[in-house]
Amino acid sequence: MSIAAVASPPRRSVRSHEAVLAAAADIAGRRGYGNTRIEDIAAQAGVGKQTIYRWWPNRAALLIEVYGRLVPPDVGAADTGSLAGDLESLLIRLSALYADTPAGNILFGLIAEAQADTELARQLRDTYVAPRRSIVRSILQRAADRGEIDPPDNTDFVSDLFSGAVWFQLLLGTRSLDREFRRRLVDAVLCTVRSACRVGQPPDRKKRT
Amino acid sequence: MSIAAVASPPRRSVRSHEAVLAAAADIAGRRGYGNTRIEDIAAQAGVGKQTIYRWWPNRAALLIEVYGRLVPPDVGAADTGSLAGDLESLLIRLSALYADTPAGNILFGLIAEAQADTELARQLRDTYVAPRRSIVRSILQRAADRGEIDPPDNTDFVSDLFSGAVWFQLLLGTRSLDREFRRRLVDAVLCTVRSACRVGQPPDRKKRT
Amino acid sequence: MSIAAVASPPRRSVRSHEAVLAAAADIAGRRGYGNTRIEDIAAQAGVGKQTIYRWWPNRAALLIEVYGRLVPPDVGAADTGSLAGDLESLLIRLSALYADTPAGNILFGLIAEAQADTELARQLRDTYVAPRRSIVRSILQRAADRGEIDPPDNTDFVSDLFSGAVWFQLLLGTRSLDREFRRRLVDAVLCTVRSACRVGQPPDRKKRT
Amino acid sequence: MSIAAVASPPRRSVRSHEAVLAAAADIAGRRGYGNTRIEDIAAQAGVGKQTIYRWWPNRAALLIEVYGRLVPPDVGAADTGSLAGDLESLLIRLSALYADTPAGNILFGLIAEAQADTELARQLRDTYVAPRRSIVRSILQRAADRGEIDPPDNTDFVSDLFSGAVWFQLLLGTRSLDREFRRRLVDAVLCTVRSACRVGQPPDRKKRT
DNA sequence: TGGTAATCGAGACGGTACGTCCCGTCTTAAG
DNA sequence: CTTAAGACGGGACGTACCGTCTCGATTACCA
Repeated sequence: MSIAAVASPPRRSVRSHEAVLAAAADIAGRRGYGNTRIEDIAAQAGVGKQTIYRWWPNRAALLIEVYGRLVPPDVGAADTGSLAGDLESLLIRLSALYADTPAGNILFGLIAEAQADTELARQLRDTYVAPRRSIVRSILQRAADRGEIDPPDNTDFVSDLFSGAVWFQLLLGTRSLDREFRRRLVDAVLCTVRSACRVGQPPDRKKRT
Repeated sequence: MSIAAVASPPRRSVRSHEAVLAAAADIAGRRGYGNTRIEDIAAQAGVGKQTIYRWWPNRAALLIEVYGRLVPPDVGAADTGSLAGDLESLLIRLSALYADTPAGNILFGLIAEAQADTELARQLRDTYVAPRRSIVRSILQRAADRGEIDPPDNTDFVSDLFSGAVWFQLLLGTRSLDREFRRRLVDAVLCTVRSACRVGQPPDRKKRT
Repeated sequence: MSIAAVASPPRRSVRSHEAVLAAAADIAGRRGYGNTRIEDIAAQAGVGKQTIYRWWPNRAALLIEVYGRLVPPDVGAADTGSLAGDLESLLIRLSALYADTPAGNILFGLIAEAQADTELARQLRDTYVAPRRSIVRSILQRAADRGEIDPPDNTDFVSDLFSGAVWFQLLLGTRSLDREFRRRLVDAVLCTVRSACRVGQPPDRKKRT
Repeated sequence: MSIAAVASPPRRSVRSHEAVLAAAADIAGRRGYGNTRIEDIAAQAGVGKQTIYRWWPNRAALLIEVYGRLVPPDVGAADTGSLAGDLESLLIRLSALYADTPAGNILFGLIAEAQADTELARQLRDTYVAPRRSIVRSILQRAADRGEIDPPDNTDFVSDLFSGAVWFQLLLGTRSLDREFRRRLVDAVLCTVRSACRVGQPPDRKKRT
């Protein structure tokens, strides 16, 4: 990347790197994360297995990189002028991402694997949850700036509520985020945000735990 | 030989059946779904591998049965007298289920596997989603009967919103459904239910799809 | 067998016994000794596996009985009037036995198994070697009685030489005892018998061991 | 990539190859052909099972190679100056081979297996029968060159007669080729060779088939 | 411009688990 | 009490991948 990086000794083959990522994305998309074999990726990429193990410590690391490449940097960038519009826009883009690319399959395989691998879980939080929360936070911030809502104090929860609903739909529902679903989810998020603003911390509940 | 020489039904060994389920639950709990080996289950249960394969076609089928046994039939039975109380009660019971038993690990491994196995996905919807929705539906029904809310038309969505949030928290959050989280989720569900009742189908949106 | 045996308590089912032997002979004939499975015999005989294990300790014991039934009691009975004729007649009958029945396959599987099972080896000597030697002995005795030869002192060796040659031909040769082979073997036996008679113990060899 | 990118030949590990053969010989010697398990060979050789299956299609192929290594190239090489001496020498060497090494056990297991496997039978003829016949042929040839006998026309039959007798003795006899047996077998071969020379094709027999 | 050291493809290696086959024993219901 | 049926615990099979390890051959920096 930087100027000095040109001289770096680990002279990684660009073509192999790209071929591995492409093969991994293709196979994970066609067969699912669980049926994605390093041997098959290597064969399809025309690459030695060692070349994969040299640059990625395991399947999860490789597929995290694949996942990262599949998510466009601007998933949540659209400013439609209203909170509902921004959320709808985000939903539509996510819908496309999960419907048209292996991103969904990969992400879910990774999450499953992370259940028995805390390091991977941490990486996933960094790679997936944090960016998603920051997207939602900035959407809510824009809405607050517009005066649509008061600045909420539970943006992370709202983001997770949103993400959880999307997952559930993709994993066990119809696998598409249809118009009906989007309307309902946007409504739920809106009223949750407003409710939090309106009531604040209810004075009659003791906050422990 | 004789007329009544009807094929006797397969006579399954109760002790083996139970031993396999117990061993599977234990191993899945300790090592996670992905590291649960049929061979280990058989060895720990003191059973031949064939005995497992005779009664369950694959690991997923076995673990679905294990999961079913772990979920108490009354997860959502409590009638606390208020909608918020019922939801809170359900959350606490789920929290215990996922914290104290392998149910969470197993469920999530199954979901991951279901991404590449549509038959398993169908089974999971029957085993998990449908019962959960029916619990939430009856909670909302009780609330409507009490006059707390109008009868909602989106109980399935509300159930999925609720379930999705719980998952997200368990899978990528702190792995516990703490008081703060529970309060926020109950609030979100409450306002979502009321919002649906209040606004109904917004007249300015065309309802297609 | 005897009259009193009718009342014996182990009421063995004649039909099962026969069916098992028939099925074993059939399967051993079609697939070879090594591919003869107890399970298949039981299934083909319409018999429970336990019924086989109740009456025969193992596959070898069962197939020894099968072998015994396949060998007609008169393989070597013919008296053609000459030593060469008797030997030729025996060869022709053996040829038929091994060509038309599974006897050869079974015998050879048994011998192979006997290499690691001394008890089976002993049984085989009783079942196979001893009868064969006695046949050859009586053929040679008849020849001596006729005055064709002097009474030989090496009938067992001659029998084994004869049997060994037949085996070798069947196992690794063309699997048929053709006219050419028969002529050569009869000649070899004749001259071996006469040579032993003629020279007796050669005076210039010390007989030790 | 380049023109000369010829497929590199499979690079077989010498140490694994040798270790497998050694382990197979040891186990077959101790337990017999029938009780020789691929898994045990692999374990004892410190080798993965796949490494065995990569280079040998089945147990028989592996043990044929083992057998080949056990037979010294000079079993029949000795020129003692007389036909009887050469045969005696061959018998003594064979006796040692079968008494001191697993060669006998292995050979016989292979022969048994070959009864239901024609390809293996063919291999065995190439590996065992043909070399043995050529040894006997050269012994007889030397005797003819010395003028001891006329050049025989039935060397293959003589070889098989000889081999068959040895087998029979080893398989169902006392398992040792003692002095008495050797004397008798050498006598039988001598008179068979001379008889063939002396009588030629007996004129009174029609030679068909 | 040629030397050389890391990377490359290929794939053999020691392993682990798979799902299947068959062993010999045990259990059940029918006769 | 025997039988047919077949489930049982067990052990070996031959296969699929794992992640590591050799091999030459290739490549791109540096002398």
